[in-house]
Amino acid sequence: MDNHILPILRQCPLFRQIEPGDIPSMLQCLSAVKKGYRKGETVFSAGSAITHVGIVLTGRVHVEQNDYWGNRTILTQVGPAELFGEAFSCAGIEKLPVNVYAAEPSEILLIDYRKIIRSCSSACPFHAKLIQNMLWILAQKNVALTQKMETLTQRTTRDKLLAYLSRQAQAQGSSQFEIPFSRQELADYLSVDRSAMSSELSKMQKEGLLQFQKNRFSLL
Amino acid sequence: MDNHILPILRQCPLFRQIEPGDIPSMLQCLSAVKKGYRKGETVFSAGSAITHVGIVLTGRVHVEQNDYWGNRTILTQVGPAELFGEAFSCAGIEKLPVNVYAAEPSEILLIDYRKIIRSCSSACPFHAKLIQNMLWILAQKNVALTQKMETLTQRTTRDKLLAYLSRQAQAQGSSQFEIPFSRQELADYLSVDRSAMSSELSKMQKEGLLQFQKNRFSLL
DNA sequence: ATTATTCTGTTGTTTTTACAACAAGGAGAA
DNA sequence: TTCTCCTTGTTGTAAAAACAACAGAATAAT
Repeated sequence: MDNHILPILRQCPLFRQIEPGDIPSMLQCLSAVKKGYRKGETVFSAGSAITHVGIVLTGRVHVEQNDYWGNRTILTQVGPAELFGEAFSCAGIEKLPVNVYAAEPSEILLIDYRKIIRSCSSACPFHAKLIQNMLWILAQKNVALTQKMETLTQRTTRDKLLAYLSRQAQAQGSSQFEIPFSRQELADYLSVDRSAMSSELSKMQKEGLLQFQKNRFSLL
Repeated sequence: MDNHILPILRQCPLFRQIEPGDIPSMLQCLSAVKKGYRKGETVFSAGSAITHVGIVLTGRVHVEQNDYWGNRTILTQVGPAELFGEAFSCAGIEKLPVNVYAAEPSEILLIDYRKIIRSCSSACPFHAKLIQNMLWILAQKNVALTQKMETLTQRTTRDKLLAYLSRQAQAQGSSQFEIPFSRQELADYLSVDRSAMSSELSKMQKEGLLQFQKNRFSLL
């Protein structure tokens, strides 16, 4: 396993409060495998069995849902040192209900989920910590989903935008910030029409509510 | 602790794969407390510190979110043997971002969250199982939130209704089923206008898509 | 039984969105 | 550079939702 991934894994919540020096041997124990993906390439596809958890090393992936009628929604974006797929594996879902694909060229670390929650042997002291960390990660995701719901429950496109943008400002600690989505992606994330959203953004800029150039926004 | 609650707790996912006979002593160990609530009474209120997890014994509670502008949204309904509040306690959220109130007269079992995840002593063999169960519960909630998102991302009221109703039918294993919401509650759950929703339901009935009387629906 | 209150359905008006079609700008490839 | 493709903004139209106001039904209270 390359050494350049260790600094990333130290940031990963799965390895929280674990000695960085212990990580390499844990990766062995977990049979972790690194894989590279091109932009747009599928990491997990809907309908398939889910046995692995992914950790983004570089790049970013999107978790998307496609409903009956082919409407696509971006559920979450996952960036470096973050996990994806853990909820579905842990809940024992047999068929994955979502697609995961690389939003840009990405390196992903894949870990068999069962190796995380089942002790490899009673002598391995790491698993207790791993499970505790997994508990925290799942709870955090839960809270994040609840927060996303706050934007989705807004009735108008404008209110959805404001809810999303003000959360981004809060999360990045500044009224100036960059968003990790293109316009189409943002529309898919907020479940609104792209052109209507674009026009609403222009209106809001004219009204002096905010400013933007490309992906850089500032709230006023 | 009354005996009539034991059959309920046996169904509770927190005590999954735990000998029913062991539950009473575990409740002692967890310092579980039973409380009664009248209809509409607050169980947890937004802004307060969250230290306890709730288990519904009888009745049902609603978890609701109130945004800046006073719009109310019902995030989830929690029925007998189900937990609530576990994500926020586990994620270490200091101030609760939601309200929890009894939707009807309810009995709730309150458990200090820290007693669940921290071993009372290394001799207590139950905690490992409790933590495993908590992992599963959090993952399940995650999946449930993802599913709810599928209804919220529908653009039209009709599609939201169809997404919700067909999931209910699926969950209850029959095209005839009862929903646990009044019209106003359902509208708050789906984030739509009540009167528009009511009128849409009537239209759908006229078109032969479904039938309903009070809370009993059947999809056709 | 009677009254009051809540719940549900209905209708009309205004606002907002989705949809479609198009033009300008930018990025990347040949 | 030139060409192509992709992204973004713009505008007009049709569809849908939000809102408001009201009437009848169901429920609870006296």
